[in-house]
Amino acid sequence: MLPGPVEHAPDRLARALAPQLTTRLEAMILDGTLPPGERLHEQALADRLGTSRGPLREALRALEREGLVVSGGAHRGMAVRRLEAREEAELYDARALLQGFCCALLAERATEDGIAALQARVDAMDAAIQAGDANGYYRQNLDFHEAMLDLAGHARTAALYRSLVKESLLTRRRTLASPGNMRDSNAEHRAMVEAIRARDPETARRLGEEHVKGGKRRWLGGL
Amino acid sequence: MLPGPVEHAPDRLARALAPQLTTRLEAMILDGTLPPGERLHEQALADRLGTSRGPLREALRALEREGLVVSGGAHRGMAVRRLEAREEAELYDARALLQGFCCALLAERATEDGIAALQARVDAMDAAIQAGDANGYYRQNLDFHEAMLDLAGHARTAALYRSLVKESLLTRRRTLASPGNMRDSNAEHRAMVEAIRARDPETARRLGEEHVKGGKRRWLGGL
DNA sequence: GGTCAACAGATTGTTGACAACATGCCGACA
DNA sequence: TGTCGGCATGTTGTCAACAATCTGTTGACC
Repeated sequence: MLPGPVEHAPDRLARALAPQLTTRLEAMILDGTLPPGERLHEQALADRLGTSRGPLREALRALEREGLVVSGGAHRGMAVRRLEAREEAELYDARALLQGFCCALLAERATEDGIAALQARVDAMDAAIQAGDANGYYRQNLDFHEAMLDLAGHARTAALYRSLVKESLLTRRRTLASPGNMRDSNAEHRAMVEAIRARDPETARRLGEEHVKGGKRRWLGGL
Repeated sequence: MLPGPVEHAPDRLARALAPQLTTRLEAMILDGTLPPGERLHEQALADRLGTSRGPLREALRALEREGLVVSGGAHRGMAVRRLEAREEAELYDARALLQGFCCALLAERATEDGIAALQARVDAMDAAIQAGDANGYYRQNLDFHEAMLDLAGHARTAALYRSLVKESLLTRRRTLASPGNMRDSNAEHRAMVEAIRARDPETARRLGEEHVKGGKRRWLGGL
């Protein structure tokens, strides 16, 4: 102890403000605090987040590259991106492709333990459906897909997939929230894991692609 | 005419400094002016580019999200990213996936005129090979792939593909420069266009994937 | 009544200065 | 002689003020 620099939390990550702001703004956009089309006023946002315009601008520009905000050009301000139907459809296409690839990789590389963990998550989702716990299902669904990305061991694919999901959450309609949709979706999960356990890459790929395309159909149905 | 606001070039794009800097830095990184591992000193770079640190920092952070530079953490500076072999291999995998998808789309959607244009580019590349014009081949190869992306009409796939190519250019070995490699590569191009003209999406997809995987093999061979 | 031009206000773009932190060096001590 | 603690330097992080530009409004003129 003694004097010392007041060791107020070691803060090993000690990130600068801009990256923190990027994360916070991302969360505000994805949870609807900043809805699509919302104008992003630099001074107002800086005040709101307790910082100045410098770091805030850096964060905004990072989000621009990420596809969450768009700039209208010089002196014309930024706004939360509003996805058009075509763009959203394309996101599903790209995600389907990556999901298929991920499943094929898993069929080739996944450890038995990893497959068992995936299976457990599918069972847990079934339980959530039975209990009518739509929120729990939603979270576990994200976890399930996250676990697949981890197990596949392909960092680039995982990063691409995550960024696509982030973008698609810009207009997050909870199309999965209906019990029927949840049941369909989890049946697809089960089939995917089945193919992975059978070490059948081609079937796993097809089912992975179909799963996301199924999501696209459910989205189109609820449009 | 008359007075008017001096219409000194409409400058319709009138971009701000930061986006311009992003482009310029990107070019400097990709053409080797700023080699991988190079430390990016903010003040020095700002002076060199004739601006101040503010816009430069915004540009650097954008490039960070793009995967061209890495930050060592707060107060530790940025540097041009150095790709590890594994990362480079993963880039090939992801590109293969997208190229295959793109070819499948083309087999389904491409206009006859578009296909003819692709064919013309393949012929032009053959001519460049015959002439021993490696530089010309290199440029036309980029153009050929760019034309495929345009014709496929899938903006998201195109954007992903371009960003992957950009990253892979971080360590650009001209593996294609050998006449044998160029010949192999262009034979693959020809087969791809053939499958597209035949309106055979599955074959086109397979050949597209194989083409990039062929590039990966050629890269591994010259490692 | 409609259109165009000038103006006022507000917002973004840019800059330079100040503060906080990491790195490397030097000297003291075991 | 090797290692540790403190210090000096340089670099990044942050901020507030200034300049340039866009937008909406008002008024005049056709």
